[in-house]
Amino acid sequence: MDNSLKSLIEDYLRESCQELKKVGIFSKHLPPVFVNRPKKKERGDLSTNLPFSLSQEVGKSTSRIGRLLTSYLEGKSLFSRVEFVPPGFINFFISSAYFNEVLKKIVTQKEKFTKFSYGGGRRIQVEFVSVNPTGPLHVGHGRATAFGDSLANILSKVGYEVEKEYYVNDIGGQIERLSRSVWARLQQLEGKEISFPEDGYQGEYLIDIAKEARIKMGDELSEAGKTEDELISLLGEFTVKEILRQIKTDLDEFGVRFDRWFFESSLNKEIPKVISFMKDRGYVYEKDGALWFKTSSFLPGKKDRVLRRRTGEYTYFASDIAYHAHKFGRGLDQVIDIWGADHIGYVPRMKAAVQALGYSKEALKIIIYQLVTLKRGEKRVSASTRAGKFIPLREVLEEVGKDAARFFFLSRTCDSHLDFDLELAKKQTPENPVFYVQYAHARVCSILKKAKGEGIKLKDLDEVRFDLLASPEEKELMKELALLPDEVKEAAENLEPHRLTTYLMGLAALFHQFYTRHRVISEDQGLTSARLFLIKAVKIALKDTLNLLGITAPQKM
RNA sequence: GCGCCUGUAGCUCAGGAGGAUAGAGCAGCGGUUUCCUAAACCGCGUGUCGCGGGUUCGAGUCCUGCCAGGCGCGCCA
Repeated sequence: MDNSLKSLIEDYLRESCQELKKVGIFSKHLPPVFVNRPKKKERGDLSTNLPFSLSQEVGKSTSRIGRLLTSYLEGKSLFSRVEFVPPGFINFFISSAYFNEVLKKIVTQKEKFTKFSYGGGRRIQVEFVSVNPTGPLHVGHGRATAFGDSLANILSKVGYEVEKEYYVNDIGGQIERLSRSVWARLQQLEGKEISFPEDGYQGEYLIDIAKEARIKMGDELSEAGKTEDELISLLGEFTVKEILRQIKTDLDEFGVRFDRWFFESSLNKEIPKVISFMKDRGYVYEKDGALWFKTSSFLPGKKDRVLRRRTGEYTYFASDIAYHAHKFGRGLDQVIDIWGADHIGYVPRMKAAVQALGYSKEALKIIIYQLVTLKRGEKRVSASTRAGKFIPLREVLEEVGKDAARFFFLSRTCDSHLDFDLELAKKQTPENPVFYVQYAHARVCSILKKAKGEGIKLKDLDEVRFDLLASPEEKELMKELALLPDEVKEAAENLEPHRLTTYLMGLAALFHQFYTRHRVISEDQGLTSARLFLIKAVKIALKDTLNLLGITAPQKM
């Protein structure tokens, strides 16, 4: 619905810049026009520093430009007041009429209030989690999971056609190690002496899987005529399937559902094709019996990378290139990969590969999230899947719940390290910010329920006296609501879901403040009606935003 | 050694296309409930925005050097 208040004002500002031409002030390049929220209320609902940037561009006085712009804007009914403030700010005070319109829009458009068309239906893929099927999801993966899922929701909200994908590395060295590890566990269960593979996965979950395997595939495993290697390979397949099943269960509990699970093994035939394509373009050569990708064509001074080993096996990099070729081959306009910080060194070569495939390096966006440090009080917990010393995501979900976990993961930028203190997460439960926000929603529901119980009928929108909502608390609430579409849009543009958790805290705080100072249901029918619509709008905004983050909005708590 | 990320209140962190007096949550202290949920509200305080230079009318934000922490630098995945 494109209900961006900031864009509306920015458009007015651009128009006004055209007006400036009439008095001989113009520039070829209009500087970027931005409207922001001032820190202080006295400075208006929104403000711009355009006079600064414009005066630099055209070489005229800041205050002259500011005053002229202000005079053009003053006539707009959107504003109750526009003021130029030296040295170069213009402050906008939004008219109550606009805020009243916003309430009507929210109540009628509901979750479509924050919908935008600017994605234009372009196809965008978010690939995330993609954890190797060698062990269960641990708490560190929770961050990527919450992030990717919310990002997908947000992008879809602003008009992209979004697809969520999980890439499964179901072949290769780590799967062999996994298979041998389960095999060893199985032998141990049989009471046989066998040395555990040195590079094996020691996690105890493999013992459970070995037990499962013994029950479910007993016959297959005891069949004569099969070599040990064949048996190990069969066992490996079973194990991967089982671990994937567990991962899916965990994701399900975390509220995440993927549109597609893409298996590395399905790329078998694609890899040679893709490599030969790149070879035709001059980016692949042979040396020392191996096949190399000319990373250096795109990254001067960097090492070239092996695609096919001397042994004839393809590297992980090769299948990753084939995978990305496959992605773009499906007609995606934009691909977003979400990787952990331990893959940082891999980014440049992947982007180089995308270019070698003939796509712009902008077509692939790689978001790196910093790793999660696990703590139990003072003690650091290592999060290595191989050693098996990880805290499963499932355990955290059981302790703090899906909503709190998601909120916690999403309240920080992915650029910053995340300290996840399990003790704190447990202890914090009642004071966790997520409850603050959810409580606001539950409170609204409770009032609406009471109103319904008292037989208060909601008036038609056109009859509601929104002008009665004149207290500071009500105005602040309306302003916050009016800016929600901009928040969603900015979260999408910057790929930063965490902006919405910040917004939610603010909106909930304003509601709680309003609640303690004003009664919604009162003798005054006109006021009651107006306030009921106000809180209804608050409810819609809270719920819609929580949904984007994958957090539930409870009716009561 | 090189690359990327981080360093903001006691703690965990927002604020990064430069802007007007730097914020929130938690923790601490004190107060608020005949009334729609006190999981709430109100009040009280602290910051050399890691350190040093630079660009600018203006820097937490941009550039640069340094310090500290994290991650990564394989014919592993």
